Amino acid sequence: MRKPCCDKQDTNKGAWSKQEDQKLIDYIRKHGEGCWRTLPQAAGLLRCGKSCRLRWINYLRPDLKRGNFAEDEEDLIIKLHALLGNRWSLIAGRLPGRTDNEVKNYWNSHLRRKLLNMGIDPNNHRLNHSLPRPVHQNPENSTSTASTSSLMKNDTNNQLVRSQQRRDNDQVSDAGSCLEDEAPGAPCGSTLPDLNLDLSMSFPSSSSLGINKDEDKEKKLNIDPNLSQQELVPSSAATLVLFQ
DNA sequence: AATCACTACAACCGCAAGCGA
DNA sequence: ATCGCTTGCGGTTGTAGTGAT
Repeated sequence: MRKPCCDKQDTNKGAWSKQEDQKLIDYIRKHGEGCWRTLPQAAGLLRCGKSCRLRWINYLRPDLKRGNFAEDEEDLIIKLHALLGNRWSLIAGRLPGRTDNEVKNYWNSHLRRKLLNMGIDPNNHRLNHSLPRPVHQNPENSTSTASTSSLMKNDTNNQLVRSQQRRDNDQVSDAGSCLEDEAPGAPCGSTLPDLNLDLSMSFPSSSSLGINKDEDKEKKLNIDPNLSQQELVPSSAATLVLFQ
């Protein structure tokens, strides 16, 4: 039987208070990110270590960007999701100042719906004929250089999808990358014809992320870590154009 | 003004990987 | 090799805020 991560009856749950935040910030400033399990007691917090870690990583860390996602960031998330599936921490690692939780939330609340609205199955990034067709079916644009971000500015069409979103949510989790979905040897481009997926990736700044694990994963994924962040940021022409 | 429906996002939970003993 | 502990990840839930009716 697994031991609970903390003594539940002695810990606070729910939203963090300003005082709790301050205690955590003060402690980590003084001692750094150490053993999360012992941190709460040492910092005088009635929280479990997991909760402290999450609060710090997702909310209190000083290098967090916060605020709206830029179009470049949206496009990058979509590309990376097509490539990596729901590996949010890896995706977030390519977005300086963004957390996996933030990226995941943004995907589920914005980007997923956006793709659905374009008639793209967000699980596999392929055109789904049972879904609403995209609104921009101008053949001249079908090699579209328009970014997905700019395509769906009009959110009114999303209403139907929104109500469907919750019902769909239990189907989300099998989102695999196209790499996994493809038959062995079949290039990603066979279903993402115009997706100029440069798989080269750079390391995020070591100050902001758990680098070592990312490095390991990148090795497993054969991702070249030596190239700059810029090389991953999609050109507008490289934006997902999934219609054939 | 009250109620309902929906969104956005913070936070929690369970699981599995990683690591040292 | 295995066991137990810690950490990190991804899925899910809870709820405050907002707009529609």
